[in-house]
Amino acid sequence: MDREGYGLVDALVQASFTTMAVLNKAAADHDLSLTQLRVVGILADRRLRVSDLAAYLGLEKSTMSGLIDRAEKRGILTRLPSETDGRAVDVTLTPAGRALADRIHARVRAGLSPMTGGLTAAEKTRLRGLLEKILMPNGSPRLP
Amino acid sequence: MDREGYGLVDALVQASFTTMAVLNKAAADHDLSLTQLRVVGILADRRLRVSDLAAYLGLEKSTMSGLIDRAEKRGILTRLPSETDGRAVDVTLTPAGRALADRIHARVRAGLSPMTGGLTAAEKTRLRGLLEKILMPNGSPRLP
DNA sequence: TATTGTTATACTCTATAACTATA
DNA sequence: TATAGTTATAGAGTATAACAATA
Repeated sequence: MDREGYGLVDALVQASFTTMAVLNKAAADHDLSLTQLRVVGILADRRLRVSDLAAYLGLEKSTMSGLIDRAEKRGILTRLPSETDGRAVDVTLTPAGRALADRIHARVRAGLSPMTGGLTAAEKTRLRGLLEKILMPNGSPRLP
Repeated sequence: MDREGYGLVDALVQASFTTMAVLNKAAADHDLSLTQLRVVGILADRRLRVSDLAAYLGLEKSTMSGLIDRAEKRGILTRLPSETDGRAVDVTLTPAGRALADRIHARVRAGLSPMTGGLTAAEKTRLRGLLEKILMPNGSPRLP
C-alpha cells in the first residue's frame, strides 16, 4: 500500500496539532479563543460582512453573532451598516483591535520560531513552497 | 527583516487550519468533536491514565473527566482501575471504539488526499521529512 | 502532604429554529 | 421569495475551586 503517503498524513496531522497548540497558547495569552484569534487575524487588513466571515470560518451566522458580540463588548471590533446592502452588517477592527492583531502576529511568530528555527534558509523556502502547493486553492472557502 | 521566515509561518498556519478543517469534518461525520477524535486516535493503540491523557492534550483533569464521561456513555471507551495505583483510572477503547478509530483513520486519509495527492512521490518524501524536522521532540508534551 | 480523579459552577463555542428587515 | 442578521435555546468544551480517596 501507499506507505509513503501514510507517513506524510501522520506528519501533517501532527505538525498541525503542534501548530494549533502554539496558536491556542498565543490566543490564551491575550484572553482569546482560537476562533477569536482567527477573526482578529482575518480582519487585520479587511472589512467583511458577518456572513462572509461565517462562510470563511465554516460557522453558522448565529455563531458569528455571538463571537462578534463578545469581541465588540471588549472593544476589539465594531459593527457598521453596509453601504451597499441595507440588510448587511460590516465588521472591522477598532484601533485597539488593530494593535491587538499586531501583538498577536508577533506572538505567533515567536511561538512558532522554535519549530521553524531549526531549518536552514533553503529548507524554509522548500517547506513553504510545498505547504503552499498542498493548500489547494479550490475546495477551501475563499475570502471575497 | 526575515522575509523568508515570515512566509513560512503564514504557510504553516494556513496549512494547519486547512488540515484542522478536514479533521473537524471527519470528526463531525462520526458525531465527534475534534478533541474526541484526538482521544480516540491516541487510545487506538494505547491504554492511558486520565491524567496522562489530560497532560498530553493540554487539558485540565476535570475537562478530561467530562470528555471521558460522554465517550463512555456512547460505548466508545471504558474506565478501568489502574493495576499499580489505587488512585488512578485507566482508559481504553471498547471493540466498538477500536472499529471507530479504524474508520476515522481511513476517513482522515481520504479527506487529506486532495491536499497531498498533488505531490509527486519525491515531494511527499521531502515534505514529510521537513515536517518531522520541525516537530521538535523537546517542548511538546510526550506520551508515557 | 501530595497526587488522582470527580463534582459543582460558570462561561465560551456551536448548531438549530424562529424571527425581523431588506432585496 | 430569498437573503442578512439577531435572538432563544440547548449541548459540548473548557477552566477554577472544592472535595474524597490513595500514595
